[in-house]
Order: sequence, then structure tokens, then C-alpha cells
Amino acid sequence: MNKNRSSKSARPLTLRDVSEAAGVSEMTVSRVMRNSGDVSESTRNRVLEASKSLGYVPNRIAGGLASQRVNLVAVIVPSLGNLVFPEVLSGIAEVLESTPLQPVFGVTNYEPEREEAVLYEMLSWRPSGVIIAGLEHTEISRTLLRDAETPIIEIMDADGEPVDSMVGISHRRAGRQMAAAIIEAGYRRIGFLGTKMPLDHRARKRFEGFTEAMAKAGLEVMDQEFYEGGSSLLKGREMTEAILKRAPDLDFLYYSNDMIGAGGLLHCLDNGIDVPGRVGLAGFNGLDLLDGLPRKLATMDACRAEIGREAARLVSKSVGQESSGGERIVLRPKLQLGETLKRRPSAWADQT
Amino acid sequence: MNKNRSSKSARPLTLRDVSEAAGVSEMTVSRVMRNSGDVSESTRNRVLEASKSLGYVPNRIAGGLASQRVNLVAVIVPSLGNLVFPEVLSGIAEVLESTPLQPVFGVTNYEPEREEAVLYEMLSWRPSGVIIAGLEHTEISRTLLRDAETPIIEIMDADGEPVDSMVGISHRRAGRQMAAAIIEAGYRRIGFLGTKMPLDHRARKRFEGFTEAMAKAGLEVMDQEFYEGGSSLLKGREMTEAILKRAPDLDFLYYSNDMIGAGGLLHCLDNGIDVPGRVGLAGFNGLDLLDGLPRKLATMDACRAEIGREAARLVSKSVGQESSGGERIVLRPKLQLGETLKRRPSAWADQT
DNA sequence: TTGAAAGCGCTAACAA
DNA sequence: TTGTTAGCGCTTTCAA
Repeated sequence: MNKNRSSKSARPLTLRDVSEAAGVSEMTVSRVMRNSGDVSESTRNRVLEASKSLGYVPNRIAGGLASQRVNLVAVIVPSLGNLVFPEVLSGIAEVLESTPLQPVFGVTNYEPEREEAVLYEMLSWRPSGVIIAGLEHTEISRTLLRDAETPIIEIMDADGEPVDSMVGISHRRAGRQMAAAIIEAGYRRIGFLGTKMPLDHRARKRFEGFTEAMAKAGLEVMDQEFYEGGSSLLKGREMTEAILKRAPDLDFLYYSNDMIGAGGLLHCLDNGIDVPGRVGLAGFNGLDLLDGLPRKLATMDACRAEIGREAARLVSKSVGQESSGGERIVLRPKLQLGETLKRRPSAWADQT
Repeated sequence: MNKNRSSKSARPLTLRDVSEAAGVSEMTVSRVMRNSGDVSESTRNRVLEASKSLGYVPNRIAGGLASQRVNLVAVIVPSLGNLVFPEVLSGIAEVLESTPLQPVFGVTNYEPEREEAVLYEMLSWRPSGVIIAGLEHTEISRTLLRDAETPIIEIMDADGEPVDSMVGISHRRAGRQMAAAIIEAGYRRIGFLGTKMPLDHRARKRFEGFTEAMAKAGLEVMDQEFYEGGSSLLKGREMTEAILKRAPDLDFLYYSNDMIGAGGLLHCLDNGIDVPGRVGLAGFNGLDLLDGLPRKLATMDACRAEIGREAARLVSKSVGQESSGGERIVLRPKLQLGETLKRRPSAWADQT
């Protein structure tokens, strides 16, 4: 029965081949392949068997063209190097696994023009949905998104207006909350360490929220240190050393992400700097990674996997639906004080 | 000139719309959109302008069907949670960026049946190439790969027979090399800590190579500890504590990856265990992460990004080519002794 | 439950 | 340099 076409045949198999082998019309084979009911059990089995023994793989290009429907979901993220995005992708993949939808990933390297190109490319496949990181896009990208006749889910950020739907957290609020916690714990001489990337809007918004809450308390960020590229753990060490050398009287360091925060923590411990007594530390993201460090770093969960899952749910909900859209899901990150952000002795706390 | 179709129109734009707007045939528009030469500069500009002002996005589904060619490259990996795979994907994306090819990722969760499903799904898009992790696949998957009329690149592993081409390292050799280095440094009472996953063939092969080289030196792994899931840094700590409690006389711990190795290192340092004097440590992967740790962990670079780049190069090289294929690129991981694998005082080394 | 006809939007091949 | 014609392999729609 098994024809074992193990040599690469000249012509790829088509529905017609299966239909001839099974002795039914192409239409019937098509129905079986798509599980579109109304096929008798016996015919169905015959077709399935023929298809399997021939090694037939349907051609979705043709199928998509005929049906004007495609089971792809475009997912566009800035980077894969940043731990955060693989986690979002996992969340998306997890939810789509139980649907006929398939994620297709594109990476922009934080470059707006690259985002345009990737988006254009993906839209040319007429996906059933687009999940894209961030709310900031070029004029062209926004037009592409608006005109795409498919649900658009902007993720990770909730500070701004989405083209269609959005799922994310407010990074401004996250920054404010962290500032409040730090001030409340009695720290006053606060430094900031972060990425230089002017295009990482979420890091920027956290910083803005942070300084805003500081200002409200009559405080200012006393010193800053920025970096780009490279191992973040090592960078965290180096930056921490640099900023503490320049401004030895800082009593708190706020890092724009957990990796550099962890590096800072290791630097302090290695150099006998008391954490959180002498300096307090906090990062951002809530990476699992932190669980193994000598001290648990204060951080804030960015709800990465959950954002991915929610976005995927929105897309899968909307397949088949005429319109809908316009949903806004704002998740609330949880503040985790860990062991590096603790109320300080009041003696310290009260000296401005 | 700009028609600003910002409202979602009922019918998506087609070549015909652009051809009417520009006053040329659909064929000419098609040529412009594909840069397929033989169009006068003036016509070209007219078409480009019309296309842009209408907001036309080509339909690759139709294009792919007509041309029997598709610019997608299927990339199938077991997981995104493991640091290693995003790095491979980055390498692939990096190389494909400068080509017309687009990566499409699929995740199998280390499940062979899931791999079959993902592969089938991807092949139904008739990609210009398939890059898939590992050399071990189900019978069905192998048949799918063999019959696919597109280059297949199996990556990450070089211990076995590829269906078509392969790019990877020999994990057996990596295990042997590490064992040799450990023995050469004078360690004798060696423990192994690794993942439980029976389907992680590469980890398994490293272990096999490791024990093989040990056996050749008349040694055996004295104790083992396995884990699954969870934060690997923390797991590394826990496992290390457990194994040292059970077998306090071990003088070396070989970890199946750097994350648990790093956890082990932190555990030892926290508990005043001299590394590498009392116990030596080694991991696998060569993660950048290690650069920031208190001591540089001995490890071996798995050539992750390079594997991705080479695989992408093979695919892009083969587009348009009639056949070819069958390439075997075996990379040589570099052993990095770091600061946790050092020659021990001969007094120790010579007491079996 | 099954089949026949038409056509999805584009491109290959050829003609002008 | 530009245009015409005939499909690509499916699915939709309608008929049997």
C-alpha cells in the first residue's frame, strides 16, 4: 500500500493525486483535509489513507488564495537577545498551540525602518492577526497597521493609544510605583542606571514615571549611568562601580532591568558594600533568574508570558468575527521588594 | 495625490487597482513590485507612486502560487525558554536580513509528535528551506523532510546522519574534551548534574562522551543529580547542595549547562566552599552571562549564533539552485577553563 | 453525501 | 519596454 516515494519526485503532489488514488473527487479530498464535515466515514478513511501513503502535504498557498484566509499570526518584536521577548513569544506559542493558528515571528532590532519592512513583509502574507511590540511606530507603519484588514494587538505597553487593541502594562506607573516604594523606605540619594537606547520607549517611560514621582517628593535623580550592548550582568557590575566611584554618597540604585541590577548586586557583594543597608537596589522585569542570586533583588514583574497569552487569545477570539477589536487589557505588575529594598533606620531616613 | 484610505475598505487592494491608478498593465506593476528589471524609470516611478499613495501591499499568497516560489524559511526549535535557541534564531535572522528570505519559527517543546505537526504545518507553506534542531526525528518527520523539495538543514548536533545538510558541533566530543581537561587537571571524584529530559539528545550525547572519556581513564561518574523545569540558577544551587550533602567527597561537578553551573558556583561561594580548590566546576554553552559572575565558570562554547548564521547561509545559497545540499559543517567548540577548573596540587592529583 | 465549474491575485511565457 | 494569455492548487458556490 505504501508507495514510499522516498526519492524527490519532479512534481509535488496535489489534491488531484490523492483524489485519483482514493477514487473520489478533488472536492471530497479537500473536505477531508480540512475536516469540513459532510463526508462519510468510509470515504474519509479512504482519503486519509491515500493521502498518508502518498505523503501528501496540502498546499496552503493555494488554499489561502482560494479561501482568502490564512492561519498565520504575525508577531513582531524588537529583539530576541533580551530575555523578555522569548518569554512573550512562549506565551503566544502556548496559546496558539491549541488553535489552528501559527505564529510567524519577525525581529526589528529596535529600528523603526526595519519594523516597517518586517511589517510590510508580514502583511503581504495576509495574516489572521498582527501582534506587535510597543505603541510607537512610524507614520508608515501606523498606516499599514490601520489599513490591514486583520486584528492588530500592540503589546507590552499601555501608555498611549493603540491602533486597534492593546495588551500591556503602564511603564510610567511602574516607574512611579518603584520610586514611591524607594522613597517610602527612606532612601533619598538615588541614582539611575539604564540602557542608552533612545528607541526603547518602555525603558524611557519607566524612567519618566520614576523621575515624576521623585519630583513630587521634592527629589531628583542624583546621578545616571547608561550603557549599550554587551553582557548585561558584566555591564551592571561596571556601571555600578563607575557610578559609586563618581557619587559615593548614593544610597539607592535603580536599574532599568534585572540583568544589570543583578550585576550591580554582585558587584556590591563582592566589594563588601552592604545591601540594602549602605545602598538599596532595584531592577525591573521579575526574571526567574533572580531566584538564584545571593540576595533577592527588588523588581517588578513585567507580566511577559501573560501579555503573550492575552494577545494570542485576542487574536484567536477574533478569527471569523466580522469586526470587534479595540480591546484594552492593562495588566498590573506586582512590586517585589525582595531583599534589596528595605525600610532603613529612621536616623538615615530623616536626614534629607 | 494621497488618497488616505484610512478607513478599512471592503475589498483589499490588488495589482489591478494600482495598474489602473498608474495607467499601465498589471504585468508592469507586477514587474515593478518585484524589481524584475525591464521597466523604464518613468513608468517605474509612476507605479511606485500610485502603489504608495493607495497603500498597496502585494499579496504573496497569490504570488507564491503563481511563481511556485516562496521567500519563507521554516525554523524549528525545541524551546524558547532555553537561552540557547533565541541565540540561534538571532544568528539566522541576522543573515537572512540581507536576503529576501524571511524566517518563520516553530516550537516543539521537545515533543516528537509536536515536531511532526509543526513540520507538516510549515511544509504546507512550501518554504524555501527548513532549518531544524537536532538529528533525531520520528520516522514520519524524517519522511516529511526527505520528501520536501527544499533544502533541509539540521542544526546544533553533528553526531549522526543528516537527512540533507547539517551544521553543528559534536556533543560527544565536547563531553570527551571536558572530561579529559578535568582528569588532566587532577580531579578524580567527579559528579554530574543535568537535566532529566530524555529527549534532549544533545545533553545526552555530551554525557555519553563524558563518561566514555572517563572510562578510558579508568574512572566513573561517582554521583549524579537530575532536574526538570524551573529556574535553572536556583535549581543549580539546590542540586549542588543535595549532591554535596550526599557525596561530600566529590572534587568536581560537571553541569549539563551554564545556568545550573552558575547556580552551583553561587552555592559554593555562599557556603565557603573553595572553588576550584575544594571542588572544581564546569558547565556547557559559553553564555555571556558568565562574564559577570564572581568567578568565570569553565565551559565550552556551543557556537550558537555561528550555527544559526551558517545554516541561514546554506539556505540562502541554495535558493534558485537546482539541487546541491548534503553539506556538513562541523564547528569546533572552544574549551574555556575559566577560573573553576584549575590544575590541582599534585598531592591531590596523585591519590587516585 | 458528492461533484462540477469558476475564480482567488498573481506571475511565466510569450507576443508585440 | 510593455502587454496578453493561461494557469498555479486550492476552495466557494451551486447543483445533483
